Amino acid sequence: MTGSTKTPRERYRQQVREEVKEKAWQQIAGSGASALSLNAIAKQMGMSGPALYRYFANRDELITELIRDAYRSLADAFLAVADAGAGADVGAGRPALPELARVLRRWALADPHRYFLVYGTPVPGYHAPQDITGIASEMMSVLLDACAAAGPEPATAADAHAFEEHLADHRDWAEGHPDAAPAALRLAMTFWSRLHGALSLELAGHFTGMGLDPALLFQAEVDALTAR
Amino acid sequence: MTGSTKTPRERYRQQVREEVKEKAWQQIAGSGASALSLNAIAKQMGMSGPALYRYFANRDELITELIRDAYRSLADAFLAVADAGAGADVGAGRPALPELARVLRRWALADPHRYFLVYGTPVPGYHAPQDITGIASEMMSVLLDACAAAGPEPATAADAHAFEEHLADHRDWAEGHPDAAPAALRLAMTFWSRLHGALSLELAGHFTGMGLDPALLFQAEVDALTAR
DNA sequence: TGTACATCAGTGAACGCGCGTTCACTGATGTAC
DNA sequence: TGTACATCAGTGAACGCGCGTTCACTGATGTAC
Repeated sequence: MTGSTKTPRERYRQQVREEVKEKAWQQIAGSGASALSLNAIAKQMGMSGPALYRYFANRDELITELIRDAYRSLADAFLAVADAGAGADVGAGRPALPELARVLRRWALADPHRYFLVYGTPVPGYHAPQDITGIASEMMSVLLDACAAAGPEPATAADAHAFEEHLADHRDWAEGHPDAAPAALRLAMTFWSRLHGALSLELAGHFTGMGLDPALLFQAEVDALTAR
Repeated sequence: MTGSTKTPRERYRQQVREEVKEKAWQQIAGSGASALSLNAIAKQMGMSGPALYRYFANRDELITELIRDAYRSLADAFLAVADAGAGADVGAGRPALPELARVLRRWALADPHRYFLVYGTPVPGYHAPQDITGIASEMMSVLLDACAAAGPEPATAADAHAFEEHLADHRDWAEGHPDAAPAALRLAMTFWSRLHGALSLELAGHFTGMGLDPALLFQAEVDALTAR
């Protein structure tokens, strides 16, 4: 960070930008991301509508920033696990899968709208800028470390083999892990896919009408992923 | 159905309602569900805006109808499998899980926006009317039949046991199956959760940037669910 | 330390737009005798 | 079969609203000599 050499004006600018984003999240929580309105945010901050154009070029730039922050916060949570796991954890300083699962669920529950902004219904016509996919691959990297530490898993089913072969041939997404075992790649994708399944059903409220405790399904899935 | 005694006017009414919904889906496909506009639909149909109020009380009623139709079409697809499975399938006329999985994925891919309207980011402040949850439980019923036919599955992990005990105590959602084995209930929820995980990641486009074939992940998950 | 200038935050008016929804009305379609 | 009436589809004008965004402008904050 070059933050120490910030002029007061720059500091103030950043402060206002943060407040705008804060109000934006509140608004998203209330009426969904598609109803996000610059004018409404400005009014809530006690300013005039056009004032926000000093801080964001337009509505799209604000939304992009929100998505970037959402990715960033999840990636940071994962990286924190990786750093903390450098101590007495499984493997040589590698994070444990159950801990990553816990962190993922905690992050999702802390702000469901943030979760959906990242993993929910895609905004039509919106394409994430490249740096965001970079953040996503930071997360993947931590997950892949954990999967490698979890050791090879017996792939019993035939289609699991087929998927592993495909992964062995298409591993560009696992940058930084060129020699990861196909079983580890598969474990990472399975982790991702299954936990998002449980989380998105939970956060969309599909369990509440059923009277089920989503935490138990989630935990059972985590267990199925790590038990062998 | 009392459809045979329809007057021409009633027939025409229904025809126009269908056309409105058709255009509504097209519009959702283009700009998302939240951008659905009655005026725009009317214009596309060559009518004036207020004309649509002859057919739908307001915008919310139209959206509800779309959601209901979406649920209905998936439930019908499941029921069709159940009916067809009355022949040479596994168990006594019970549908096979892999076939249900295939049908689910085909349904989702046929119209991703329809999928997201049902399983995607919930519309803030919207609560589905009761008859829709009834349709959802029709699907669940077919799935539970298939899970019962699949036979008991060994629950290896401890948390799987905990989840099964919870399911044994909270089985209101499985109406019509009061004596289903806890393992069958768990299989149904796992089926639902895992396949929606794979599908929602696929349909949201999270795999396209990775260069992965979502069909293979999906198939591997189906295999993991049915192999024992 | 004081003055002259440049930078920048924020305002208020305005533009054009599309939205959901209401209302009074016209004209066509169906119904009853 | 023909006439009188009721029903209903669709129109056009209107209301009030909020949106994103532009523009010319004021006033405060920082910078240079």
